[in-house]
Amino acid sequence: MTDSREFLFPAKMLSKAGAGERIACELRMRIISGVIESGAVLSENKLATDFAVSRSPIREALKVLASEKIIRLERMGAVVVGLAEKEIQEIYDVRLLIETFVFERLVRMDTDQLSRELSKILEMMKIAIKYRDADEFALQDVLFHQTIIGSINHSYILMIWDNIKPVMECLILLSMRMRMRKEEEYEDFTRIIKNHEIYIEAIESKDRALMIESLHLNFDDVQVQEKVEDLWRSQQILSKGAVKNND
Amino acid sequence: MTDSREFLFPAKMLSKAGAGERIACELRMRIISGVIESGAVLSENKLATDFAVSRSPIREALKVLASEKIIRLERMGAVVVGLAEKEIQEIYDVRLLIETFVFERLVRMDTDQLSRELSKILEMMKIAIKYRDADEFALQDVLFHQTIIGSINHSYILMIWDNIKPVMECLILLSMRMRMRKEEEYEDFTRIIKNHEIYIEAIESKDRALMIESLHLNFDDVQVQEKVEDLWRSQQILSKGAVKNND
DNA sequence: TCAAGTATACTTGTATACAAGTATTATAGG
DNA sequence: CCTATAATACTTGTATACAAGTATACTTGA
Repeated sequence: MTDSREFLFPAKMLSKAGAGERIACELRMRIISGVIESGAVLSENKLATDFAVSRSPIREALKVLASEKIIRLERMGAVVVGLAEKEIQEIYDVRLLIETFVFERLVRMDTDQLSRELSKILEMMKIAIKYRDADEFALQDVLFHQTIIGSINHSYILMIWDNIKPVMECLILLSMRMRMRKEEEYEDFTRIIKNHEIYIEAIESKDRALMIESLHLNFDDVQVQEKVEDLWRSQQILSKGAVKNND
Repeated sequence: MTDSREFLFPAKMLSKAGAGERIACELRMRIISGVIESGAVLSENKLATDFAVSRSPIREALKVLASEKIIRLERMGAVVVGLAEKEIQEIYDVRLLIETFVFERLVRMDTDQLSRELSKILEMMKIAIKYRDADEFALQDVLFHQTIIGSINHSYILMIWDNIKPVMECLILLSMRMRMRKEEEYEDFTRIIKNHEIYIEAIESKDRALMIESLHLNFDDVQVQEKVEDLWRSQQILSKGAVKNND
C-alpha cells in the first residue's frame, strides 16, 4: 500500500477542514492523478485504517466523491471510476455551459466590482508564476472562475459549480505542477494570463463576441488536449508505486 | 411538533431506500411544501428523536439537502433556505440549460429506442391521469425527462440532473396533487400530455425548432408561474399546523 | 440596574459497537 | 474432478458513546 503519510493535496488549503473533507480531497487527488487506478475497489474499513481515522469521515468522503462521479458506490465497496479523456471533456462541457450562461447575465449587470476583483486575482496569479508556485497558481485560477460564476447570485448555477469545482481544482493543480517543472513551457503561463486578461476585458466591455472568444481560448480542444496529456504524464510519474487493488 | 407519523413523500417510492434517503425525501417535501418554514433551524438531535433514528442517517440526509441548496449547514444547526420564486426560476434555468444541451446531442444520435421508451412513459402518464394518481403522474413526468437526459450518456450532465431531480420531483409532486383535487384544471393535464407529445415528435424528427418550441411550452413563464402558485396554495393548506421553529 | 464572568446545556465531529447481509472459500458428497 | 452446501470473513447501515467547542443563561459583583 502507498504510504498515507505523503499527501498529494496541498495542506495549506485544508487549514480549517475536517477529517472528512481532508480525506475527500486527498482521495480525489490520488484518483485523478492515477495513483489509485480506475477499477480499484475501495473499502471503508481499509481506508479507515490507512488514514488512521474511523469510518465516519471516510463514509462522508466517499459520499462526496460519489456525487462527483469519480467513484461509484455499490453494494460491496466503492469502485473507482476516475477520469478518462471522455470525462475531462464532459467536465469542460459543463463549465462552458455554465460560464456561457453566466455571461448572458453579466452583460445586464454592473461589473465594476467584479472586474476589480478579477484584476486582483490576476495579479496574484502573476506572482504565483514568478515564484513558481504551481499550487497557488492553480488555486487562484480556480478562484478566478468561481468569482465570475458567483457574481450573478444564482444558487443553482453555483450548485453546479460546487460539484465540478473540486475535480477542476485537482485537474488544474496536477496540470500546473507538471508544467512548472519544465522551463520551455513557461510561455504556457503567459498565454493563460493573456487569456484571462481578455476574459476581464470582455466582461468590462460587455462584448459578447469577445466573451465567446476568450471562452474558447480557455476551453479550446488544444488546451483540453494538453490537460489530458499533462494528466497522462502525471499519472506515468506518480503511478510508479501505484496500487493495483487492495493488496 | 408536527406528528412524524404522517409522511408527505410517497412511501412506494422508497421501497429499497435506507433510512437516510427516506428522511432526506421526507424533509425535502416538508421544506418545499412549507410545512417546515424557511429560516427554521434544524438540530440533528431533535430530528433524530423526531424520526426515531440515530444521528447517522440524519447527518446523511442533511448533507444531501445542503448539496441541493435547500438548507445551509452552519456552525450550530442547519438553517432552512427553502424555495422562493427566485429559486424555482433558477431550477428551471438549469433544467432548460441542460435539456437544450442534451437536444444538441440528440440530433446526432439514433433516437428510435429513446422515442419508444418515451412513448411508453407517456402512456403511463395517461393512465395515471385516468385514475387520478397524482404521485404516479409526477413520478412518470420526472422519469420522462430523466430518460431523455440519460440517453446521451454524459456523466456530468447526469450529475447536474441528479442534483436538481429530487427538488423537481417534490415540486411536481406537490403541484400535481393540488391540481388533481380540482375538476376544472383537468385540461392542464391534457395540455401537459400534449406538450410531451410534441417533445417526442421533436426528438423523432430531429427538428431543432420544434425542440425549442416544446421546451418553451414546458418551461414557459406561465407554467412556472402556475407551479409557484400551486406551491403557494399548497403551503397555505399544509402550513395550518406548521412549525415555526423548534418548539 | 447593569456588567462581567462562569456554569450549563446544547451543538457538531469523530470513534466505536452492533446487526444484517453478501461474496468467498472450504469442505463434503457424488 | 466437479458440484453443492455450509462456514467464514468481510461488507455496509445504523446506533451509541465520547470529546471539543459554542451559545445561553444565570450568578456574582459593583
